[in-house]
Amino acid sequence: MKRIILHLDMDSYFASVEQQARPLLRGKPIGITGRPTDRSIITAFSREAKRNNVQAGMPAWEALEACPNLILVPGNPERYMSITKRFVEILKAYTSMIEVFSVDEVFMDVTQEAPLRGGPVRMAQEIQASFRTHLGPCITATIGIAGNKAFAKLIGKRHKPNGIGVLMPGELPRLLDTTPVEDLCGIGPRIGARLSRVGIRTLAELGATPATFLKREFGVYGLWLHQVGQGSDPTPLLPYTEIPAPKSVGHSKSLPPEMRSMPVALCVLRDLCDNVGRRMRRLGYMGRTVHCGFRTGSIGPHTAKQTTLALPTDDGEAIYKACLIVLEKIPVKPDNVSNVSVSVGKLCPREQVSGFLLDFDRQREQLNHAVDRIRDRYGAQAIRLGTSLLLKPIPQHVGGFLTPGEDRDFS
DNA sequence: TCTGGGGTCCTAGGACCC
DNA sequence: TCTGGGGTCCTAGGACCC
Repeated sequence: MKRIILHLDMDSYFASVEQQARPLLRGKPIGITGRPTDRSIITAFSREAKRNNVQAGMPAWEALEACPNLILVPGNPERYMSITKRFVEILKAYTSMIEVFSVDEVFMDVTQEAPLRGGPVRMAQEIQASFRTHLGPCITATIGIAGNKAFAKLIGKRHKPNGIGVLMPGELPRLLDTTPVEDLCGIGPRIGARLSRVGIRTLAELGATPATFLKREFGVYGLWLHQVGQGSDPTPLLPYTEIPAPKSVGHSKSLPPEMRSMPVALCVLRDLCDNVGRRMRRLGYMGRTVHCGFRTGSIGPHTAKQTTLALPTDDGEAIYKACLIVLEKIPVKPDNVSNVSVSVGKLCPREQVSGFLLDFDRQREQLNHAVDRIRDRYGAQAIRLGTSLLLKPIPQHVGGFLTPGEDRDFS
């Protein structure tokens, strides 16, 4: 039976959520930033800002040049996550085959359910109406409908915002002929450039290229390219009920120019290791490989190395010590560190390995859990590492930023 | 002023073991 | 004594996604 796949993509998600929560922001150009400084970048923006040429990935100062009345709003990840949970709950009324692809995108397999609800378009209209009722008028979604994931996403993208795009079987040849390969989710700038060099610019040209050639050039990925070039994508949905275990837990941090020295970078790294450990404990995982990396200069390459521990850990101190071992492998210009990162991989559930811990590790474990409890109750700043007190606060940029205002509940 | 921060998957070479 | 094949683990790097 041919599948019916819906791809649902929230429109200007973070900005829409902020406009829904704060009526004063509605109808205005707003940009969501990572942190309140004009060196931050714009991670999302409202459609009013888009009309003023604000683009994704712009530094805040550049966005303010393009759109002087832009209101910068520091992002609120917990708020976005909670709305995501709410819209996924709404979608469960339509099918249980829902893949939560990211905080603002889901795939749904409605092959069974759509015929019982008057077809997939009718279903998509009902979903949009239900969002209006339960999430508010600012939070809208665009829905793409096709026989597989790749093309549901592709067709939806062409009907933003708040639209419904359907790929009818008869329209496939023309779509393949007219779609540049870079429009497909999965083909980034590097692969796009490599395809272009061998004369492949459209999906149809990709489909006409022998699978053996694509396999030789791109490995197993080449076989998938050949299939989407012919309009098919057998990738199955990964339902939310079968969420795979995390494979790694990590943090990274960019440093402003005045903080780019090795001693500062090590203090930041120590904090990051602590946060990674805390997240691992919260998730109930311990890990054995520690990856640590640095970027030097504003556009320098990111160099990362790794080491493997004899026993898994979830302790920030142990992760930091492993990082110091890793760092000996990396030649870093001491005064030009612009970004540090740490992540822990080879994860396993803590109950599987806690029996192997040494007495020393058990003492650390008790200490960590005590600190976790205090932070859960009184906030992350209630207990801080001595090293993190050496860090100066990140400079704040006042003009253009939203002052803390009244947040209204959703209704 | 000159780009965040969180991830996943694939490939390939080398070491080591049976 | 010499050689082969298969498998796993570790490490580094590249590419992609939102």
